[in-house]
Amino acid sequence: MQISSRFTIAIHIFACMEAFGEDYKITSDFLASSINVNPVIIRKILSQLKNAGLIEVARGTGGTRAARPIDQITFYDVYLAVDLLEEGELFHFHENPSPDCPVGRNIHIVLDDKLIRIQEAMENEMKKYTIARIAKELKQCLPAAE
Amino acid sequence: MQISSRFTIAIHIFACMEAFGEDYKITSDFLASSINVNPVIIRKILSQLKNAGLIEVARGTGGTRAARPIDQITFYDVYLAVDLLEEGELFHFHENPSPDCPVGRNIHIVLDDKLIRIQEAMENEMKKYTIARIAKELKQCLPAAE
DNA sequence: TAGTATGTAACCATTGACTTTACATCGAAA
DNA sequence: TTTCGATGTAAAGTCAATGGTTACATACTA
Repeated sequence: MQISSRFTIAIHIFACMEAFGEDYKITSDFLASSINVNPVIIRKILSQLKNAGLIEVARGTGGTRAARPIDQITFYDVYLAVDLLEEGELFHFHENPSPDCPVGRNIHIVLDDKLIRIQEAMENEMKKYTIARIAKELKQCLPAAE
Repeated sequence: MQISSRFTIAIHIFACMEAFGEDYKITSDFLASSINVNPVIIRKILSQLKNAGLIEVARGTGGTRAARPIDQITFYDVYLAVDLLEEGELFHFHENPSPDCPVGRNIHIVLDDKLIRIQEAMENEMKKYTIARIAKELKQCLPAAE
C-alpha cells in the first residue's frame, strides 16, 4: 500500500511557507490553491503538524510558521506526524498464526527483526532530508522557471 | 499506510513449504490452518506468487513448491509479487499541484529523487533477506520449541 | 469416474483516503 | 464591541483496498 499523499502535501506546505512566508500570510486557502486540494484537507494536515510540534498556527488572524529551525525538521518528522502507523509498524503481520504449528509458533521470532530492519532502512533515509534542503533547492529552481 | 499482511502470509507459506514439504502435501487447507486464515485467501496469494514465477502449484492433485532455489528468492521478490504498488511508487504524490504557483510548478523536480531514494533504501534492505535464510533460522528454532 | 484440490466469481463488512458543506469558535482590527 | 477573516471540526459522502466467506466450475490422478 502506498504512503498517503498527506506526506507530499505536508512537504509542499513547508515549501510554500519558506518561499512565500515573508511576502504573504500563509492561510489554508492560500495553500489549498497551490496544492490544489480542498482547504479542509490542508487544515487537517496543519492540525497534525501542529500536534507534532512542527508548526504554529494562529487562530483568528490566520497564518502559519515553522515551530523550530527548518534544518532541524526532517522528512521523518513529517512522516511521523501525518502518516502514523498502527503501533508504529510498517508491516501488518497476520494476526493469528497457529500456536499448534511449529512454524506458526515461531514465525514471529524469525521474522520480526528483519521487518524492523527494513522499516529502519526506510526511516533512516528519511532522516537524511530536511525542510531546509528542500527550501534551498527550490530557491535555486525558481529563477530558472520564471 | 501499512504493508498488507499478504506479505507476511507469503513468507509464512514459504516457511511451511520448506519445513513440511518433505513430509506433507502442501495444500491451501494445510497452509490455512497454520496461518489461521480462510483457504481462499491462501489461494489468492498462491496465485500471485505463481504469476510472479516464484512457485509452482499443482492443480487437481494439489501441492506447492518453490519454482527456483530458495536462496535466490528474496523478500523483495515476494513483496513485488503480493503488494504491487500503483506505478511501482511507494509514495502517493498529490495529483495536481498548481502550475500557476512557483512552488507547485517545481515541487516534483525537487522532491522526486528523494522519494525514490527512500523507496530504494527500503527495497535494498528487502533484497538482503532470502527464503533460505528464514528456512534455516526456523530449523534452528524448532528443536528448542518442541 | 470418483475424489481431492485448485481457480475464481460473487458477495459482504470494514477501514482508510480524500472530498465537500456547514458551522462554531477564535482573535484582531475597525 | 461588533465585524471580519481564518481556524477547528463535525457530518456525510464517494471510492478503493483489505480481509472474509460461500459456492461452484475445473483440473488432475488414482
